[in-house]
Amino acid sequence: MAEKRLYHSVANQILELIDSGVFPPGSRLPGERDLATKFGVSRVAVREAEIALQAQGRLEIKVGSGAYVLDGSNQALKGLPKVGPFELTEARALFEAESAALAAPIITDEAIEELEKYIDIMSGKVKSNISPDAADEAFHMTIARSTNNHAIVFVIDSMWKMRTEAAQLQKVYKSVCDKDSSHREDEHTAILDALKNRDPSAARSAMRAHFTRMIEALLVASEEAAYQEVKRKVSESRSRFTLTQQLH
Amino acid sequence: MAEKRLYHSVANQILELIDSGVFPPGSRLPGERDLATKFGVSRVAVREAEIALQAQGRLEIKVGSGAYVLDGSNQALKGLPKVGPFELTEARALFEAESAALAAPIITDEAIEELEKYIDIMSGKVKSNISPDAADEAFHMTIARSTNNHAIVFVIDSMWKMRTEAAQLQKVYKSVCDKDSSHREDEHTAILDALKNRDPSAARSAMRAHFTRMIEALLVASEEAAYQEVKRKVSESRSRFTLTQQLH
DNA sequence: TAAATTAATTGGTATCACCAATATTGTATT
DNA sequence: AATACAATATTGGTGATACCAATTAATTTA
Repeated sequence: MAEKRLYHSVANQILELIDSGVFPPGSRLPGERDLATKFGVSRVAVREAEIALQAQGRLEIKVGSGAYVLDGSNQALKGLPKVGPFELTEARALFEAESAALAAPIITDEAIEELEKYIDIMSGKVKSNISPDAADEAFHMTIARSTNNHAIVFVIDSMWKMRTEAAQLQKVYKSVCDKDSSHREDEHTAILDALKNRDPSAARSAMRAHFTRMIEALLVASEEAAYQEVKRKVSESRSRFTLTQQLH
Repeated sequence: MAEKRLYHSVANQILELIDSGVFPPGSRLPGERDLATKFGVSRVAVREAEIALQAQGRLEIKVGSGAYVLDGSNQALKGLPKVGPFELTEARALFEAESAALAAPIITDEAIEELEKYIDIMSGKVKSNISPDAADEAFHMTIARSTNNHAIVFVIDSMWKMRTEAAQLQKVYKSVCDKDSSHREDEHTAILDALKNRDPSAARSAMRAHFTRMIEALLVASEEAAYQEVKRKVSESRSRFTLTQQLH
């Protein structure tokens, strides 16, 4: 723990406190002066440490208020934009369809076997330490890799990471992801069949259909969510009305 | 240039000096005290700026020696994979074609005007502070933005950054990028026409044709490069053979 | 009760002083 | 003259203090 520069050591001590849960994400760190005395260093060292941590995206420093711990869960996804479920699914529909079409003529038998395995895992026919969701990702990534094109792999991998982030934030997306397993199996099987036949346009169509159905599910879910929201607001205002009446 | 915190401003000033070539990669920055008086700030501000730049990987600070400029050429592209010219162009062909098709029905008249402007700049008909290469990028990015899909914008932007990196590393790619302006104008005009007509499939075809021609140019260029390489090796081994004979 | 004022806290910056690591210079030795 | 060594200057590292500005909490006031 003996770093070259003092602020390195201080920064690591702060990170330890954060990771050990003493300062959970969103919480406020003690003032610079407090930390300085606590660590037995000068205020400058603490400042430099916090500046370094801020540059790493682990802290947010608010003037006159304090230093706040940022949620480190999104560390891996920084650099990726935050996109809504619809545009993301639309983009995936386009790109993954082309990915499948490109992979179809050159996909290997080994990759085909892999895809079958993932379908079985998703359907629950085969139990595995791989979660159905992870199998879903592996299914799509295997197809992407079968294009033998690193740029395509990168793009589709990025999209999946965005999806993970979006699912964390938006309940609508999450609800769709959770219970779309009904159609998912058939659609994946259709994609697989097209790939088995080495038919590019069939693969493209099957993949597009997969995402098109997902977009429709999203639409239904978001309408449902909007309806629930309206209902909530109505009941809220009604109870407020009752309260007002009681006050009189 | 008025940042929230002083060291931000100082860091940006330092970056400007670096990017403008005053402090090329590998060179040593003036001492903290010199920079402080030069920028009219305290030494602390300079220190904090240098620490932030170090955290960003732009500087290396050696105790007792000075702050040295790191090669920032790969800074913006970190996180992006290094892909070959062929696979990159192939991926761009697929994705940008879909981007154009998606944009076609909904592109605005303002965007169309922008595209015309960029074509003029590329052809040299209009002189601008925008380089032809930058205009090329702006042309494609404007189309991407016209999809109203942030995920697509991100993807195509990433591809362009990869292209920049690839062009720096591979002379083959660079040579093609330099002198493909001959067909470029016609192809861009074809894309623009399709967009003007709000014709998705025509836009897709035109964009695909654009990249397909580029791939063919790449093929020719790489064959040429391979031929030159063979010629070089032959002449090298021949001279070595001559040398060996002389030794006997 | 609500708005306005005041006071306390917090980060931001400047300045000075001193230490430690490094680089430069000068000197002495060979 | 060339090299080795020591003195010196320069550079970054750290600490301490004071003061400013933004924010927040407490208090006062209407």
